[in-house]
Amino acid sequence: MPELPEVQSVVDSLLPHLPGCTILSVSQSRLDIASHGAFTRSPATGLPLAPLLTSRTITSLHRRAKRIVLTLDNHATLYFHLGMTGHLALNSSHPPDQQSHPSLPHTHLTVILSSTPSPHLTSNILPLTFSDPRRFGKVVYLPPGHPTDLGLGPEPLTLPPADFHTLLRSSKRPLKSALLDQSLIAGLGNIYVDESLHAARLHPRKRATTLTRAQSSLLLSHIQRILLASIAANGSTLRDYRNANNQPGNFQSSHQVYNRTGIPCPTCQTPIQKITLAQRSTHFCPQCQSYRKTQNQHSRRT
DNA sequence: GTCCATGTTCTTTA
DNA sequence: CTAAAGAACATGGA
Repeated sequence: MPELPEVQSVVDSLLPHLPGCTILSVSQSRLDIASHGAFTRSPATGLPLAPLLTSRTITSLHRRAKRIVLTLDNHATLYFHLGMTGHLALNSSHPPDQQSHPSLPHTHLTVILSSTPSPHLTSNILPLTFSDPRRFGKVVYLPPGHPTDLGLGPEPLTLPPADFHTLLRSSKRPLKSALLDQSLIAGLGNIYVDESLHAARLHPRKRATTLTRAQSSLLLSHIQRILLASIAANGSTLRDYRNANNQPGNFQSSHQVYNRTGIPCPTCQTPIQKITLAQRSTHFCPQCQSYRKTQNQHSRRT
């Protein structure tokens, strides 16, 4: 579901509503969707969020990589990571008196918000729900002062070209693997890596370290152009993705290679090819995205 | 039943 | 030692 543009679209759809809201109540049907301090899953203990969130006010909201970050009035932060099928939904039309509302399947968390600090002025009550069928998503509570950015690489939209080139030079891995590595550069996923490599006419197996300064600069400019265009189109909806108002994205119609196996490349009409790389399906045009120079073919598997 | 899926972490292998 | 590859997580749709 969520790469950088989709997560940004969720944040954009939440921004008019959340800041300034007070959390009236929290109902959590699974403890193990939430954890304290880290995204690691090994503890698997789970965390009850209600005591930490109730009566707090949301002061601000932003995106970091593929995470949605809520800041609370006590300077604690709440991270939402959507995984593959996670969905944050605002339901402003939800009747506040309907306590018998059957929770949809896979709704693991409902946060009841009030747009006014006092719960007695019952004017604007809105529920924020987190649902996630596959449960790859996570909610992480970070207490005030807790370090937030552990292990995440820089944001692609604000990364200077020279820094991007340095990052790529440090990795002998295929471009596809390197660009998916969130500790190297944070926010890209399978769709936008495939689309960006096609736009830059680079083979996904080409080693990151072999890019010239001109090639890496071109690649970064395509990454940024595609991310911005997708944000403007509210992201890509392949199947499940919806923003917090349940609206799908529109950028999937602009995809050139992703999920288009066998369809002619828009540039050269060669059928798009699909291979598996870094355990992910990888779509590319064998004509436009050839190795060309600096081909180190001897490093092919035994 | 099989295969596949917008993601990430942990374990095993090289 | 590092880095790559594989497995695992959980559910649903084609």
